[in-house]
Amino acid sequence: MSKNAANLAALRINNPPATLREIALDRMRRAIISGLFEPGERLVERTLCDQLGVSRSVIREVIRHLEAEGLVEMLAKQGPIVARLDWNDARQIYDIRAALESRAVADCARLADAQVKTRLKKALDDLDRTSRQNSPPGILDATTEFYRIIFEASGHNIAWDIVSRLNSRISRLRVMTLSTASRTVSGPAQIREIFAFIDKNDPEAAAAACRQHVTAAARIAETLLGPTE
Amino acid sequence: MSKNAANLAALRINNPPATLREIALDRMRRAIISGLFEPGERLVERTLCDQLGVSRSVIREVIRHLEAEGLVEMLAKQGPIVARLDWNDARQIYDIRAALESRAVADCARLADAQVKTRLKKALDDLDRTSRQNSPPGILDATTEFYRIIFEASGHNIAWDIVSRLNSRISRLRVMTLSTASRTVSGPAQIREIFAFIDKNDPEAAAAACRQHVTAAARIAETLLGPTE
DNA sequence: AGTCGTATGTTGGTATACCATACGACAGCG
DNA sequence: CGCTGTCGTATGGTATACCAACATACGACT
Repeated sequence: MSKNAANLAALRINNPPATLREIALDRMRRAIISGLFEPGERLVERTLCDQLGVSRSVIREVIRHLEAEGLVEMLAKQGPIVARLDWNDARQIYDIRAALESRAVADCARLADAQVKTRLKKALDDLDRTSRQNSPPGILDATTEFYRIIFEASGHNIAWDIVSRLNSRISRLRVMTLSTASRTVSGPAQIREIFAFIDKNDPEAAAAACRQHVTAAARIAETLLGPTE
Repeated sequence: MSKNAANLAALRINNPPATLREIALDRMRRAIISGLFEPGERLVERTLCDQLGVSRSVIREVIRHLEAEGLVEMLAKQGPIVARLDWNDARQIYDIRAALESRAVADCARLADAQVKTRLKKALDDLDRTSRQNSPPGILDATTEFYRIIFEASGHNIAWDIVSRLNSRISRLRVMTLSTASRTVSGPAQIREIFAFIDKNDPEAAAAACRQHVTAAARIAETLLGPTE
């Protein structure tokens, strides 16, 4: 019967909702995260219409969404700009990440079964590979995937939403910190340590390793962004 | 010079930005939080246009914003509905709150000066008053103000954004837990305890009291919402 | 050289139209 | 009587045109 239910569930056709708006949202978000639009740059609605090939309605709704996500700021009577990031904000973001990620990691270490560990191992291997190739975007993807699995396995989906959103706000910073970290020894070593403690189902140690990893990233970010921006 | 800057800042005329959209956003948010629109209820765009007296564009942009805030869900091919909340989500939200609020409280206890303490004391008095009057919305406002001061004083403005957003998602739950808590003894006593430790500038104890307060609220919420909804 | 008006560009806001889809009612058929 | 197919309506998704308010830059005038 359970098998039957699974089959029936597999039957379900789920169209990619893929409304124009969601595509545009995704493109815009990527454009901002990747730095194609620079922080502080004005986002002129009608220009974006041309660039994305959609109407103003769509653009405006997308901007509303990005505004709520914190990627876009509204200047009164001047319209939207790409959100700027100062060290004070970045510092807080790393602090929140340390809190949420370490909790997720701890719960993951409590709950992780063989399947989760296998998936984490695979993400770790990807990280090693991209790290050896010194490919910052690849490192970032692999690291993100590693944490995605952790949050999913620990059932912290809301925290994952928050962390994802925060990460997109410090995306440029992350690319730089990760490539810096990979050049120094620390890079994947810290992630591997987190994995090791999850593998041993040791929540406390895993959480501590995670906190250490995030604060290390924050320290690198601080030298890059500087407390006096 | 710092005084000069403060004076200059005070000079600034800040128009209530009060674009129609922001007014509509505020109204809609309140309507959802207050329960005027029930969870799962469909939000028909053209109906909302009539009810708020604005055009569809405005409504749609507001819905985008609320969607990003997590107050509204989009059903594919069926349009927006008021977000539903199950215990699994609520549990996570309380967990995240415990993490972020306790950190803010600890930092507040580290940094609090006389002025902050005075403001906190005032919020606490408001809480006592509304609590004696057994006015759940008043209690909620006073509690919110208490925490707002804490986050502001500790410089955790990003965490405050997150917590505010999370709180609006569990607003109905909060009203119920707070009124329940006020009926039992625990109500303002726990908040008072947090204040006491901040007053003594004891970060660890304040954070512990805060965690206790949130988990107590979560326990009440659990009995109300039930893990099997 | 400095000041003032104006022209232009941009946003906020609104109305309207069109299309695709989902859903329900209704009619026709077995 | 029940099933099925068709059609109309409600709704969301998208595009477009228009207007008012405002900011900024530029140029003319004093």
